[in-house]
Amino acid sequence: METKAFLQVLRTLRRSPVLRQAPIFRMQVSRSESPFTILVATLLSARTQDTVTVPAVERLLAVAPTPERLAALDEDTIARLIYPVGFYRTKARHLKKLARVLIERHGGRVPDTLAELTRLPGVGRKTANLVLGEAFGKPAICVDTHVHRISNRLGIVRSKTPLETERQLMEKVPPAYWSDINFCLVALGQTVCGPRKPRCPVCPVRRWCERVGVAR
DNA sequence: AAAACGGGGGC
DNA sequence: GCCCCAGTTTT
Repeated sequence: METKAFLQVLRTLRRSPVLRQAPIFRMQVSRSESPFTILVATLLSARTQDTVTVPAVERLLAVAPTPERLAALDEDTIARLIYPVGFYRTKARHLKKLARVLIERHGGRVPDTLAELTRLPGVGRKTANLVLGEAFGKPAICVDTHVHRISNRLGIVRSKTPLETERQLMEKVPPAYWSDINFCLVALGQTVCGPRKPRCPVCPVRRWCERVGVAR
């Protein structure tokens, strides 16, 4: 698939009604605009489906909308609030430490560079890239399982590993569209282009897809 | 039982 | 790069 067709895919997905049925859409409205809440929500979403993550994010942010309020909670309280997201105990530990680090080393603000974000507890390459794109509007790509699978199905890349997918996407897609990739492709993956049985007949971008009807 | 989920950390 | 960690939901 050429770059031009892929940009058509992104534009079409942006306008598609199926996007508003996707859990990730509720994820974006459930958290407020602040970089801190975006960081917290993104950290919670790791290895957990958005349908489970959204209520947990709302419970936690209702009590701890700022680093100061989060730092005031003990680990067990945080763990109870975010249950049952995956790795909830590890995440509770990270969140507790994260609040302290933000206050002590960053003046209570979320840093806006990849290097600084990656140094935060519980924040790796993917989480950092999502925060860069969504909280600060910087060009960044996070290749999760949805983005990896669908990029290959559409034919914009041809790669075995997420890292290789990321390289190829950055090479073929202009930076201005990078942040769009995450939202659009994840939403499509959650609604019609799942890993087992893609629902190609109702797919809004099937006219551009190189593997209509073919799983994996 | 196994796959899947918007991975992270240590080495 | 590789290996280990750790929880729930869906298939």
